[in-house]
Amino acid sequence: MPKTAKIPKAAITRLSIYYRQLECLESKGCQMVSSEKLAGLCHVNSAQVRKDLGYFGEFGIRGVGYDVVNLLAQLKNCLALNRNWNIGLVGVGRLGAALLHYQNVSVRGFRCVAAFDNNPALIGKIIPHNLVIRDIKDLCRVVQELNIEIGVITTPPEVAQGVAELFLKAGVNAILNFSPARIRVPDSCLVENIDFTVKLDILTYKISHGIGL
Amino acid sequence: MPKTAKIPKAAITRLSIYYRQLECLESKGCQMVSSEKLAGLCHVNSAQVRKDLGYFGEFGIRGVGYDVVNLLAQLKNCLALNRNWNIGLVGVGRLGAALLHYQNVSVRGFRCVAAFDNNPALIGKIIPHNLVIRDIKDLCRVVQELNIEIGVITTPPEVAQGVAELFLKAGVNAILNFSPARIRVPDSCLVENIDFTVKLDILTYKISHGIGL
DNA sequence: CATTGTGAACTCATTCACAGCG
DNA sequence: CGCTGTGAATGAGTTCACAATG
Repeated sequence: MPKTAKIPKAAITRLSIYYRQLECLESKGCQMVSSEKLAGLCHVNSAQVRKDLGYFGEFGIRGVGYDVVNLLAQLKNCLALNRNWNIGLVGVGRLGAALLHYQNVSVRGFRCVAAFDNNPALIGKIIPHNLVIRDIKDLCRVVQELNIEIGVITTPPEVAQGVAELFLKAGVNAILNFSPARIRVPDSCLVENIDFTVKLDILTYKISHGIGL
Repeated sequence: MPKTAKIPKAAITRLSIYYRQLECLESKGCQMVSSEKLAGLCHVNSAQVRKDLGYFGEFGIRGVGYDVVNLLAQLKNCLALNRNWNIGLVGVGRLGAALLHYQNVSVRGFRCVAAFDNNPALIGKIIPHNLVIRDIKDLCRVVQELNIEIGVITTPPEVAQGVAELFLKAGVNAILNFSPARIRVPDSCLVENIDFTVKLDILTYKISHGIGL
């Protein structure tokens, strides 16, 4: 029974990390796991694990721990990974192409069902998994046709905002933005940014301030 | 004068974002910026901007705002971007190759000076910017020769831990990990993870819980 | 009796509100 | 007069510590 307590956003991030570690444990044939053990794998406090899980229900057995398979199933529910999600990607440069290869192969219910670009030299090309690169002009139509709910932006930063607005117009209001530009969208639209230059800056900051010895 | 107050880690992340927006403003010829305006560009509270900057000094002019060029120079110092940083990348798959193209071209003082792989078909190949793909076995020697301080992991998750340990042995203790595996390192080593599957999970969670309308 | 689940204590981060100043 | 800089107030998130329990 999902409680109504406020769930920290960081808890969702951790849930996703737990999920992955559990997959890993399952594939190794591990049947039970304690909060202590899972915490170790994810580099967090064990009370944190228990509290995070506690936001969504009581999944453990006192004195024993958590059943790996069961906990996976529960988390799948919590994170809404128990269904398919159709993704559309804009910007088939090297990064975009890398993601298209990666995503389709694997993972969970995420399926990249369309790729777009504005480069005439690319449009019409077939990429892995029988995907054809489409003209960005067709984005709106294709989004509706294929029921795309998540948009991925892997364009140069100059055009990221424009692409975001296309997605919005098409009714997509969840965006994963790989460009370093900060895109501006209404509150009704979700955005997650993946910006590795920020991560590099964090490293240089910490190195030169002697953090981590 | 750098204060000794505790600086939230999130503040560093924001500093990096301010930096980028300021670069953008500078390139548009904008000379002055208020905390209000910068906050708007970065989607944060203006008091937050002032407080974050306040951790490092007094960079503004009361009643006026911040001089864009000066603030950029100050932040460059804070983030230790006023020097070059040599990077070594392991795993020249599609993602690794995409980063090698991207990084060298651009940005700040980050220079990818070496690329490694264990695939004999790749070793010896020349990639952009006259970089040659080296044998992973030579990592330790090359790290010393080229004075590499930051390691980037773009391998499949199964080998990420092993690569991290190679970096450690070579004396690199700042790692940017693009693999979804959680790597285990001593506290003296800094790790930043870039895991887009986590970001996807966050989106699906929020979509299906009606967050953002 | 080992481990979960959780209120309460604590630590960390953000925002407010206004004094200080160019 | 407007905007910065900052102590004080608020809010959020994490950890502790232990009662509950299979």
